[in-house]
This record gives sequence, C-alpha cells and structure tokens, in this order.
Amino acid sequence: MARTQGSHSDITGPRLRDAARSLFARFGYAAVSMRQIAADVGVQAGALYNYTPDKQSLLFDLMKAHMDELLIAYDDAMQSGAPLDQLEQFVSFHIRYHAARPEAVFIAYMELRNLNDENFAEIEALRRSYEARLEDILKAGVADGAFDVSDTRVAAMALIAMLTGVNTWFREGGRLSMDDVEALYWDMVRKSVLC
Amino acid sequence: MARTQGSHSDITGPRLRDAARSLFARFGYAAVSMRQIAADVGVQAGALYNYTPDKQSLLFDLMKAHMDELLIAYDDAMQSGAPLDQLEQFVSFHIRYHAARPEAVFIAYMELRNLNDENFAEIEALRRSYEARLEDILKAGVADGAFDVSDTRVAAMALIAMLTGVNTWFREGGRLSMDDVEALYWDMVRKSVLC
DNA sequence: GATTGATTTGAACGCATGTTCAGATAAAGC
DNA sequence: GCTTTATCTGAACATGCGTTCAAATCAATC
Repeated sequence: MARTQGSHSDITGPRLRDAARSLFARFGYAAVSMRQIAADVGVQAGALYNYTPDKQSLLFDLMKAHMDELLIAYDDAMQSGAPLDQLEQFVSFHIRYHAARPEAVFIAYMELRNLNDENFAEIEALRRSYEARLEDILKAGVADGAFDVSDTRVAAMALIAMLTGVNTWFREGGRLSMDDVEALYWDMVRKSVLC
Repeated sequence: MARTQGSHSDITGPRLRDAARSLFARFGYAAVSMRQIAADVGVQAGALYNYTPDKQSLLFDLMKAHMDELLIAYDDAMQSGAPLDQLEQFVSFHIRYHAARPEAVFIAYMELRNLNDENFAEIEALRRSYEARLEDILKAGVADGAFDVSDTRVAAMALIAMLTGVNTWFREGGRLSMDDVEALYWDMVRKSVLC
C-alpha cells in the first residue's frame, strides 16, 4: 500500500502503453525488459503489474487496440461510391492512417511471432478482416467490369504490401509530401487494376 | 582439447548457420539463446565459439551472406533487353529467389534493428544497391518512353514491397503455383508502369 | 602405438530476466 | 485530523543469459 508523488492510475496506465509501444517498436518485444519500460514510465518494475497482468498482455493489448482502431477508423472514413472511388479512398486512408502511427504499425507486423497461440489467432483474424475489406472493393470492381483483376485475393495482398511499404522509407519533411506520396501510389494502384 | 563422436569443423560450422537461420527466423534473434542454437546443432554452447566470435556476428554473417548471394544471383540471372523485358526478368527473379529462401529473407527484413551500427550500415548499403538495380530499369524505361513513372525511386520501393510481400502468404502446394503467382504479379507490375 | 592438434565438454562468471509481495507512502473521504 | 484505499517501492525468487576456459576426448600423423 505505497505511493509516490503525483502518480495516479489514469496517468501511469497510458504512460505504460506509450512507453511499451515506443520501446517495442525500437528494440523489439523480446529485447525490451519490464525494467526498461518502468524506467521510461518513471516507476519501479513492480508497479507495472498494477496495469498489466504480464508482458505478453502488454504486447497483445497494444496490437489489439491498434487493429480495433484501424477497423473502426476505416469503417468510419469510407463513403459509398463506385469501386474505383472506393479504391482511391482505401489507398488514401491506408497510407495516411499507417504513416501517422508508425510504431503501432511496426509492432503489428514484426511482433506477431511473440504472441501466444490464442492471441495470435485473434490478431490474425482482425488483419484478415481488414484485408477482406480491400478484396471486397476489388470484387465489386470486377463484378461491374471496372477492374481487370484475375485474382482478387492476391491483388489485395499485393496492394496492401505495397501501400504498407510506405512506412519503411517515408519521413515527414523529406523530399516528398504526404500528398505527393498518396498521388504516386494511387497512380500505380489505379493503373494496376484497370484494363 | 576435447572432442566427441563424429564432429568436425566442416560439419558443425554449416550446421551452426543452418540452426541459427532457422531459429532466428522462427523466434527472432533476441528470443533465441546460444544454448538453444547449440542444442539444435547437437553440441554444448561453448563449442559454438569455435565458429563465431559472438552472437552478433552470427546474425550479421547470415544477413551479409544473404545479401551478397542475392546480388550475385541477380547479376548472374539478368540478361540484356528492353526495359520492359528487364522489368519482367526482375519480377520473376525477385519472386522466385525470395520464395525459395523464406528464412533468410525474413531475417534480412526483421532483424535489422538487432545489428550494431557498423553492421547495419553495411547491410543497408547492400539493400540499397539491390533497390538501385530496379530503379535503373525504371529509369531506362522512362528515358526511352516505354514507362510512365513519375518518381522512379518511389516506384522501385513500391514494387519491391509488393513483390517481397509474396513471402507473407505464399505456400508451396497451396491454391496457386509459383507460375500462377509470377504471372499475377507481373500483370500488376507491368500495368502499373505503363501509360 | 605414441604424439600432436583440433574439437568439445562442463562448469563457472557476473549480470539480467519476469514476476511476486510485504511494507511504505500519499491522496481521498469522512 | 483520522482512516481508508489505491499506488508504488525495494528486495527477493528462481531461472536464464552470453561468454570464457581449463580439462577431456577423439582423429589423424608419424
């Protein structure tokens, strides 16, 4: 039953998640210790266990929150329209949403193998759900003759890989603006699915 | 000065690299111990240090060998031709070469952050060298009017990300053959760079 | 068959790991 | 101002880490 100056549950909790996200992204889940995270938060390691049952849950919660928020943001952002319009919306949303949170995206892609079986299955289902949204757009475009795509599943995987790749090189303040990047990628995506 | 049954330097050395490659790919560099690798090789941990100065070198050597072999194989495989022909060769080579060695590819992409600064710089230079080969093809295509690509650097990054993504989902014996995959990706790549 | 030299063992080093928990401390409620 | 309760400390636990090295063992050479 102890406590130090100005520390509260509603402060330490988010701080813990922020520190874990930042450190996991930079050094990797396995290479980061609970003591490092605690030092970043400004508490001793034992205090973290008031906010997470264990290290594994910390990783899972970060990834789960990221995927949940991704799906909610996507469904919120999308407006109805022709498949080509929807595809353009997807490209814009995906690039911008992912570029805005590189740490969470990096973790979601790199730390899958550090999830236990149960947690992995849950995250993987969310990822497939997101991929399915793109594939549905492609299917609609094929159905109404707007797209020339012979395998919508492969095309969806290819496009998502291409778009997510932006995060590996794009840096704010570099040669290209976010608008430039979006335009360049949309140009390639558009042409790749048209006849 | 000890030795056990049927163990030789020219057997244990490659075995060490194979075990490290397999374990690093499956669990990650930081999560794999020298004792785990040794158990996989069939020796005690101490014996590994006859073949590598330390764990870091083990990782670096794997990545360096992978990148060196990639560049040699690429330069060996490529034949002269028009930019569109060269691009097709690149797509075919990249997909097949990477699909054939998923472990080394996985490590080369996932474990960059576990290299020390010096080693990282060396691997990164090799990677940029490979990316430059694709960009050179795109530049040539733009120069002779065959391609409609407004930013060859971005296009190269986008295409490589797309092609490397094959490894995240392709499995031998699945719905699609390697020939199918190559045809599907080439179709998308070709269209994305043409007018 | 003895000698040599390469290879491996097995124990040890100091240090770090995730997690637990009794005790200390400070804010909140009365 | 006293009590309650949430929060944090600090030490401890068993275990594992990368690495080193003297001693042991085996294969090859003479």
